[in-house]
Amino acid sequence: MRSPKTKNENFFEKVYAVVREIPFGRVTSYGAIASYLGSAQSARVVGWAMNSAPSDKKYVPAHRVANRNGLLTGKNHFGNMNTMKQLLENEGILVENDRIVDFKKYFWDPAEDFFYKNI
DNA sequence: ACTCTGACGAACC
DNA sequence: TGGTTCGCCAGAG
Repeated sequence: MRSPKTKNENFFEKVYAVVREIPFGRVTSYGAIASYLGSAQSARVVGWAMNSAPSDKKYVPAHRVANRNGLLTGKNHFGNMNTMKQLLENEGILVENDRIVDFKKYFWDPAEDFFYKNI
């Protein structure tokens, strides 16, 4: 029995699940998550899912998700403007001018994790 | 019930 | 090179 609604709930749920798997001290992008979930064009929806993340039962480390340029586009959605930056620096990630330094270096791809799990 | 708008990103002028 | 448009889903007015 799958109502049209069930499908959508799963998408949000999947997003949260992926975000929660981001290792400490690593970051990823909205697009990467969307792509991993099979909807490469739904990066925007991932961001929207993050907006509803706090209402999820479990904690979602939304601060580990930035846009594809490593820009902290969602920082305004944290209590304080410095909260997101603070959380990242707390994990050893440098943030300069609202941008993650060496974004590539800290970038974590969900697919990559899948790869290692299956070796 | 319909329209608008987002924490994105890629394709198109 | 840079602004605009579209796709995706859900929530708000």
